[in-house]
Amino acid sequence: MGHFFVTTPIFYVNDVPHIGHAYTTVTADALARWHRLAGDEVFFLTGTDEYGLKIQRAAEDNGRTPQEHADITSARFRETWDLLQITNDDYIRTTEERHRLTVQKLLQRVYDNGFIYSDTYEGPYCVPCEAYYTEAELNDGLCPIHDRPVEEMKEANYFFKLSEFEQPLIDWYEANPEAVGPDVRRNEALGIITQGLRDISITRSSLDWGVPVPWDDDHVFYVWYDALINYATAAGFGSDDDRFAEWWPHVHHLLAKDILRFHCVYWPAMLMAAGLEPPKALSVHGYLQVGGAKMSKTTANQIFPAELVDEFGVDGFRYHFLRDNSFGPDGDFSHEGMLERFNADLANNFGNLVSRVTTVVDKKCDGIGPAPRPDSPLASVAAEVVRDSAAAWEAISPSRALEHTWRLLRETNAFLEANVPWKADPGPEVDAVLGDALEVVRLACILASPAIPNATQAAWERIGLSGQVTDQRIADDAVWGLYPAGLTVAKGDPLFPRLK
RNA sequence: GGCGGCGUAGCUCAGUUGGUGAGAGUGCUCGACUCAUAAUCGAGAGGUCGUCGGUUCGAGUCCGACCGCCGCUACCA
Repeated sequence: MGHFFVTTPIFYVNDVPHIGHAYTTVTADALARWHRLAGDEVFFLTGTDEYGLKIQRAAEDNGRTPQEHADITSARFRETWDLLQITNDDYIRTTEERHRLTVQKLLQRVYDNGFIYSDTYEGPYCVPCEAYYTEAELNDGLCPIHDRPVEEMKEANYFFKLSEFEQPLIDWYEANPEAVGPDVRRNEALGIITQGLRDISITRSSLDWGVPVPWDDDHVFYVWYDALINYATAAGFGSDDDRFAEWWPHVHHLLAKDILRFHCVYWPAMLMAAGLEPPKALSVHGYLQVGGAKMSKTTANQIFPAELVDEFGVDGFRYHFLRDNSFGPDGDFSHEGMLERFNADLANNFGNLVSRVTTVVDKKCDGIGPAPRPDSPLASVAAEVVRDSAAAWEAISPSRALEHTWRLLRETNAFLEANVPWKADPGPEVDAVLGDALEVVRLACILASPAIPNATQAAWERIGLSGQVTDQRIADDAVWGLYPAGLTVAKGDPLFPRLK
C-alpha cells in the first residue's frame, strides 16, 4: 500500500474549460480512482491559477475586480469537474490565503538560501505571455508567440539563480531516469538544461495582482512562480509539516507539453533551492487536436465538455478520452471517432454483454444468479486481464488498461456463443456458463470503474451485488470466483444505447 | 544549423535485448446465430513494415544516407 499524490496543472482563469483541460483532468481522475481500487492512499489535486497581469486586465475590461473575475471563471472549472464526476480531494485556488502563506514561506527560504537577487530588467515585454523577450527573439518587433506588438518595460526585478542549477538538474535527471516521461519529453527537458540556463525574473513591481514578496512590499511574484507552488501548498508545506512529510515528494504531476519547461526545469530547480525534493514523476502529454489542427480560441475550434456530455453521457465522455488516445503523443479528436468508439466498445461490448447475460439468467435461472465455476475457462483469462490492466494503469496508460479489460468482454462473448446457454434446458450446465458470465460482469465492473463509474455501478446492481464498486479492492476482490450464488439479477434498459 | 522523435493493414495503433509464415481493435466482404442494444460469433480480403544501401545465416527490429512530418533549441535576417 503506497501513497499516490496526483495533480493536474492549475488552470489559468483567463480561459474557460475545454476538452483539452478535461483530457488531463479525466486522466488524473481515472488514475486516482484506480489507485483507490488498488488500496493506495490517494490525494488528487486540481485547481485554478488566478494571478497575473492578464487576469487583472481581463477583469478591468469586464468592469470587475480581479478577484471577482477569478471567482467566476474558477467556478466554471469547478462546475465542469463536477459534471464529469471528477473525484479530486482538494481544489486549490492561488488567491487563497493558504497559498499566499506557502508561497511566501517557500520563496523566503529560497531567498535566505541565497538563490534570489535583485536587478533591473529592461526590454520588450509581451503582456499575454507575461514574459520579456530579447530583441533577437522577436519577429519583426512582434511577439513570436502572439504575433502582436510588445511593450517596452523597465522594472526592478528579483531574479532566481536558475543558472546554478544546471548541473544539479542534470544529475537529478540522470539519477532518476523514470522521473520525466515519455522519453521524448525527458530528452526535450534535458536539452533545455544542457543548452544552458539563464537566471530568470520572478517578480513584478508593475502590478499588484499577485502574491506580495515578503522581503519587499513593492513586488509581487510573477504568476508562474507562485503557480507551481500550489502543489506544495496543498500538500501542507508551511502549514502542516506532518502532512507535507507524508505526501512529499510522492507527487505525480500530469501536464501538457506546452508547460514542460516550467514543470520539468524551473519547478525541480525551485524545490532544490528551497532544500526540498523534486517531484517523483512528471507525465507529459500532447495536445488534443481537432481535425489535425491545434485547438485555440482564435481559430474558434474549441470543443466544450458539456456539449459532448449531452450527447454521450458522462461515462461516454470519460471513456473516449481515456481510451481513444494514448497518453503521451498528440491525439486527434473527431466526432466520428468518438461515435465509433462509443458504439463499438460501450454499446456493443460492455452494454450488450450485460443485457444478454441478465436476460438469459432471467429466462433460464428465474432471475437468480448462479455461482461461477472455480475452474472456468474464463478464470485464467480474467487473471491475465487483471494483471495486464493493473500494469497499464500503473504505467499511466489508460488506453492500454482499458484495451486489456475489454479483452475479457470479447472473450466472454465468444464463450457464450460456444456454449449457447439460451438454447439449453435449465440445469447445472446452463448455471455454470451463466455463473461464469456473471462473474466476468462483476470483474469488469471493478476494472472499468475508473473510466465509466456510472455504468459499472448500474451493472453491479443489476447482477444483484450491493454496495459500491468503488469500495472494491483489486487484491481482495478482483479475484475469480467471488460472485455468490442466489442474488437477484435484473434485466434493464440498455446501459449505453447505440448512437447514430 | 544543433538536439530529439515519428513514418507498420482504409482508420487508430502494438510490435521486449534482431529469429517459426508481420499483429490487435475498428472499418469492409461473406457465412453462422438470434439470448442480446440491426448487438454477437466465425471466416476472409487488405501491408514491398517511408526510400535506397549496408552489417548478419537471418532485420519492421541494428548502422548509414535520403525523403516526408513534428517537437525543442540556436542563429541569420
